[in-house]
Amino acid sequence: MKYRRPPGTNDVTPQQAIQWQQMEAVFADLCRRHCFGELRTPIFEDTDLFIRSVGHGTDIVSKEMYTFEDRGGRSLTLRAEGTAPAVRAYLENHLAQQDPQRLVKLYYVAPIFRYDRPQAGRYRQHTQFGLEAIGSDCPAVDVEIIQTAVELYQAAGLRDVVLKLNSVGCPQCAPGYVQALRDFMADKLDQVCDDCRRRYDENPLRMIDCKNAQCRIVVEQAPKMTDLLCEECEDHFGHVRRYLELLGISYDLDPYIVRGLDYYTRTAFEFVAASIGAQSSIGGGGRYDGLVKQIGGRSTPAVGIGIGVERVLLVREQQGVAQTEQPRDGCLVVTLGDAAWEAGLKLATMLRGHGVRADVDYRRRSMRAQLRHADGERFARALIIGDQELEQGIVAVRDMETGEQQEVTQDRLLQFVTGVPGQCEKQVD
RNA sequence: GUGGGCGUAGCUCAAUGGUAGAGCACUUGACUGUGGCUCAAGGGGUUGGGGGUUCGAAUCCCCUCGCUCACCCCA
Repeated sequence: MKYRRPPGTNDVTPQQAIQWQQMEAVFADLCRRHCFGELRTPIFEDTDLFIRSVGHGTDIVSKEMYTFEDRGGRSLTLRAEGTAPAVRAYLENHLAQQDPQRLVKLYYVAPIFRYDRPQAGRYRQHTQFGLEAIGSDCPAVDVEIIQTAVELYQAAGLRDVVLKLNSVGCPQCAPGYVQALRDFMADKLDQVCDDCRRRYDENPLRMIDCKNAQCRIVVEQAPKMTDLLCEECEDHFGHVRRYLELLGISYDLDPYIVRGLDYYTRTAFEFVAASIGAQSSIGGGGRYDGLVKQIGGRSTPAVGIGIGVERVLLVREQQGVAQTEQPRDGCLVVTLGDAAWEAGLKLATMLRGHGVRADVDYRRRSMRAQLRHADGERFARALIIGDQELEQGIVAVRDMETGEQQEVTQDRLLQFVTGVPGQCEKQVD
C-alpha cells in the first residue's frame, strides 16, 4: 500500500459513520434541550492563543502541538484544545452582548490535534464534543455541564461510567496548597520516582496523580487540596456536591484529579470508563474562572467539558452495546433486458426526485444477483421490471422483508412506495 | 522521547526449512424471471519491503518500513 493515513488518525467508513451520525444527533438534541447553541470555529488558531491559555509548562504546549507558519509568517496551530478557541470566539463575536453577567452556553463538535504517541484510545486527531458555559459562577452551572455529559453517556448506552470530582481551588487558596505540598514532600524526595523529583520543582501538583505505586503511598499521606480550600471555594464545592445529589448524579471524590491544563480553577472532574485500555478517561473538564480575562476579556467565570467521541465509541463497542439494526429503506430497481434497463433508469430518477432512497444495479447482473444485492443493502423493496411488466405498464413490487410481491401500475407506483395518498406520477410530472 | 508484541487473501487466522491453506466475505451456478437456508465451483497472495544463509525460506540471520500495546500525558 503506497499511501497510508498518518499515524494516530482514523478513517470513518460508511458503516462506522452510522454510529457517528447517531452520536452527533443525540448530542445535538441534548444540547438543544439544555439550551446550548452551536459554535463552529476554525480548525487552526493563532499559536499564542493556546500557549497563553493552556500554559507554557503543560505537555500540550511543550511537545504536542501541530504548529506551522503560513505564507504570511504567522505562527498557527491546529486546534489543540477546545476551550481556548471557544472563549476567543465568545469575545471576538461579542456573544455576551455588553452584559458580562449574561450566561452564554455553547457547544461544539470539533477535531482536536495533539502530537502524542498513538495507542489504544489515543489519537493524534480525535474528536471532542465540547460544552462551555461562560458568564456564571453558579455551582448549578457546573452541575448542568456534568449532567449533560451523564445524559450523553446514558443515551450512548454506556455502563459503569464513574464521575471523579475534585476542587483545585482558586488563585487565593491554590498557592497555599502548593506550598503545603512542597513542605510535606521536602523530606520525602528520596522515596519518590525521578519524575516526581523533577515535578517537585516544576509542577508540584502533578506529583499527586503520579501512577507510580511507591509515589502513591507517599502521596496518600500528603495534604489534600479539598482540606485547604478558601471559604469561597469551599462553599462553591459544597454546592456542586449538593446539586449533584439533588439531581441524582453519583460521584466519587478523588483528590488526585489534577487537570493537565493550567487554566482550571475550583471544580475539576473526569469521567472514567474502565475496559478500553490505559486511556480510560472519556470526558473531562472543570471551571476556568480566570481564562476569559487572561485572553483579554473582562473577568468572567466559566465552566466546560470535553468529551472524547472516539473513546465513547470504543467503550460502546467494547461493552457490546446493541447496534440498532439498520432499518430497511427505499427501493432497488431490478431490471431484465435492455428496454427494461432504460425504463429502470428513469424510474430510479423519478423516485430519487421524490425523496425515495433508490438505486439500480449497474452491473446488469442476473435477477438473482440483483435481489441478493437488494437484501444485502437493506432495501425495503425491489421494483422488478422485465419485458412482461414493460408491456403491461406495471412494476412487480417485492417486499424484501416478507417476500410478498404484487403488481402495481406505473401511475400508482409512487403512491404505493411512499405511502402518500393522492400523489401520483402524472401529477408531479 | 523510552520499552514490549506483531506483520500471510477484503476480514479473522493456520502452515517450525520441502508445491502457501481454512473459515467468513465476494462472484457464478444448482433455481435459463425471484434474496435470506443448503450444496458446488470460482476469483483473489510479490507471505510489509530489501539483502543474506541454503539445493530449497512465510519459516533462520541482518537491515528497513509499518502497525499495535504500555510508560508519560490526555479525551
